[in-house]
This record gives sequence, structure tokens and C-alpha cells, in this order.
Amino acid sequence: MEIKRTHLAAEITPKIEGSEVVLLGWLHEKRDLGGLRFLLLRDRSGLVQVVANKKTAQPDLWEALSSIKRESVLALGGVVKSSPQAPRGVEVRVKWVKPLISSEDPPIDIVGKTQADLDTRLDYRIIDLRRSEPQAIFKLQNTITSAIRSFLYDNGFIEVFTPKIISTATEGGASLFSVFYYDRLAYLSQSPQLYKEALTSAFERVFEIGPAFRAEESDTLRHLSEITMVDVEGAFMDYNDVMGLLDGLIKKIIMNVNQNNADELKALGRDKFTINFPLPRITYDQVTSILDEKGISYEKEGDLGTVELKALSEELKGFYFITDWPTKARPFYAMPIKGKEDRCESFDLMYGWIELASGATRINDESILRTRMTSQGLNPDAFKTHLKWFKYGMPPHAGFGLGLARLLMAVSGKDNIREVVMFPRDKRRLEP
RNA sequence: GCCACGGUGGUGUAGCCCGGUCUAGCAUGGGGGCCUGUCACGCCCUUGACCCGAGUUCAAAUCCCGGCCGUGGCGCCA
Repeated sequence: MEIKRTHLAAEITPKIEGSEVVLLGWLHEKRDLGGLRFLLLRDRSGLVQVVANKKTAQPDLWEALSSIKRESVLALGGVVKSSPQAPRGVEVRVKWVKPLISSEDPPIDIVGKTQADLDTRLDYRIIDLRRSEPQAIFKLQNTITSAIRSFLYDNGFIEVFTPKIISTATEGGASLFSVFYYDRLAYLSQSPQLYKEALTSAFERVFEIGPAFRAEESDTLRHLSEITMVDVEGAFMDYNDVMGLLDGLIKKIIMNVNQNNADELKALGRDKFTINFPLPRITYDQVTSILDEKGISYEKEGDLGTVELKALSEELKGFYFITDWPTKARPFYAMPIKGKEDRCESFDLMYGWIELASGATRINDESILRTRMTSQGLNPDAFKTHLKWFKYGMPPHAGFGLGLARLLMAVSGKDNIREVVMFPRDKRRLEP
């Protein structure tokens, strides 16, 4: 590009008064007072006010300032001037403007005078993402993913990438999307579970931040057909170690968000987080006695439904663990507790009534694994590829899968997962 | 998938119950005009809409049926 930017909008401060600057960005808003024209220019750093005076401006500049449409991309040059009336006490007195490309009138309001419905915003998502609130949400997401990576690197984990096109159901059970794979039928992976477990025998500690696909009927505020999972698995760890790891991980995330995202939290109307660690842990059996006390009915030895979890969250706010779930309510690879085999070394990380993560100590003995598959109604023959790794020194291991968007809901305070996923996929929505 | 509710200009809404007064109101946006310190700038003019299909009726945005789409709740969700 022949025009070089000298400053970002946020770098225009009263301190550099008098400097000649070149800015690149989008025309966010304009106000025409007759003899004065104000523009708000937006770039990745934020907004800055640009002003022109009819008396001093060249006629073609003056004309250009009123004819450029909102959301057009432009370059402009001018002089920084501090001014008590200007936003942030500073503005740019424009000397020239060069429209780079023009924009049609934006279909939804970016400035915030009329709030479009979420469904409409998603139809125009790229435009919606220029608004301050979605910007704040995805900047929080960036803090979260970078905190996750640095925390796990520091703890000896390496990042891996497992295939998303697979030949058979990874675990039976939930519905998979099928795809044409040359002359065969294949499926989209619903979880890297089996790969990450096997990888502990090669790298000990692995993690993956990647997509998972679920062809479920789910039509709720917290389910999507395509999600990003943070999957972590470590050799020579049990579920207590993994919960400790999650404690550290959440702590690091919260610290970084508090440190780096004050503006974003403000934009979302959120306070800084004050959370005590370690996070509370409560067993499944303690949960059911609370439900008994509250007179809430639940399926004995079963998973907890929405009504049950909402009732529980009246007692337990924020982040907490539910541990020691019934073995029959968990997947086949969860390790039963020795001497108490109807409970397993498993946990869910909760935020209020929303499940964020789910983890367990895994079974690393092939024969026990086969027995568990059979008792869960699965055919071990269908898992031949997976079971073969267990013949060659599969270490004791444990891990968890964390829903990135669910965590982001908790951090951003949004109650619809579609708000915190850039391009959500649900039962109906396949675009944009 | 089930239940409830909804679908009005680009966006957000009023009107619907109680059919005619709707030639569909308001805000925001778009176009035009006036305006020298705006920051939701102000003022004036203007533009633009009843989801689709079938039905009841002299008459349907309004009532009935179906479809599609949406919102919320639940279920499903290793």
C-alpha cells in the first residue's frame, strides 16, 4: 500500500499535539454542523475524532467529508490538536482524505442507537463484529485462549492436532455428522477423546484446542452443532490432579482477564472477578441429598437435568466441581473408584447451572476397558483401532474436555452461546 | 423433537384482543435543505413495511388453517 499509517486511533493523544499523522480505518459516524464537520474514524485500536472547518478546508476536501458513507474505508492525514471539547480531549484536524473503498449503508446499526435482534445480527455477523460489545467478547476469548496455551505450556503440555474426519463413531452414543470421503462414508469427530488418551503414551501431556461436531437435536442457549473444545490429557495423573490443574488454569485466565481486559469488561458491564481458589468440590451424592432436601426429583444414578442443576445453582454460585459421578452415568473410559465401583473418578466443572468441563481418571487396562464397554452396551470390536494402543504400555492418565464458548459465556456474562461464537452453527443455521 | 409465544420499512417497535377509523403511528437509518464545537448534535422536508400460501367475510396487518422462520422453556446432548 502506498499510503502508510503513522498512528492508530488510540495513539492519538494530547501528548503528540502538533504531529502530522496518517490514519487508516473505517468511517464510524459523522456529524455535520454546517460550518464544521466531525468524523469518527475507527480502527482496530478504537475511535478518534476528526474535524474540518468550512472556512479553512479546501472545497474538494469539504465535499468529500460529507459524501463518504459510513463504514467506508479511508485514509486521511491531518494534525493532532488537543481540545477540551473533543472526546478523550484530542482530535485530528484533517488536511486530506482519500477514500479507499466505499460502503453501502450498513444493514444494522453499529453505533448503538437501535439494537438489532441476535438473529438479525448473526445474519450480518461481520458487520455486527464491528460493534464494541462483540469486539469485547472476542478480545476476552483471545485472552482466554492465550492464557490456556501459556498455562499448559508452562505445565509441560504440548499442543497437538488430531483428525476431525474419522472412520467410525469414536464412542458410540451421540449422533455424528456423516461426510463423503472419496468412495466411503466418514464422520466428523465429536471429540478427540480417544486420540488424546492414546497420545499420553507418546508425549505424556497433550492438549488440543479444536472443533468438535455434534449432530444432536439440542435447541438450547448453550448447545451448538459445532463447538471449540479445549481437550487436555496427562499421563500419571488422576482426576484430583486434573481438577488441581483446572483450578490453576481458571485462576490464570481470571487473572489475565482482570489485568488485560478492563475496557472489555466495562463494555460488557462486568466487574473484575474475585474468585477464591481452590474451587469448591461437591460430590454427586452430596448434590442428590441437597436435591432431596429441596424436594427436587431426579433420576436415581443418572445425569442431572436442567431443572436439577438450576435448583442446585441456587446453593452454589460461580465455579465449582461436582465429583464422583455414578459410573453408569459416565462414559466407558471413566475409572471406577476402588472399593466403590458404582462411583467413578470423574467430575464436571460447573459455572452456576452450566456445565463447562467434564473430566475423569481414565481406565488404562485393556481388559477392564472391554468389560466397561460391554456393560455400557457397546461392542468392543468397534473400538479395535483404539484398543490396540492399550497393548503397548498405556500409562495411567486423566484429563478433561472444556467447552471454550461455555467458559466465555461465564466470563462475558452472556446467556446465549450464539453471542460468544463468531459464526455459530445450530440445527438451522448454516450461514454465514 | 415437545410445549408456549411471536413474524409490521434497512434496524427496533406501536397497532392485532374488540375486522372497517390504517391513506399503517413512533424511533433510528437513507435522500434533500438549514446550522461553527458536535459527541444519541438540533430543526424542516422526504423515502421506505403488514413472512408465504390457502380460507372466513361485503371488508383481513387484525379472525381460522397449513408451511417456513424466530424467541423462551424442556428434552436430547459419552
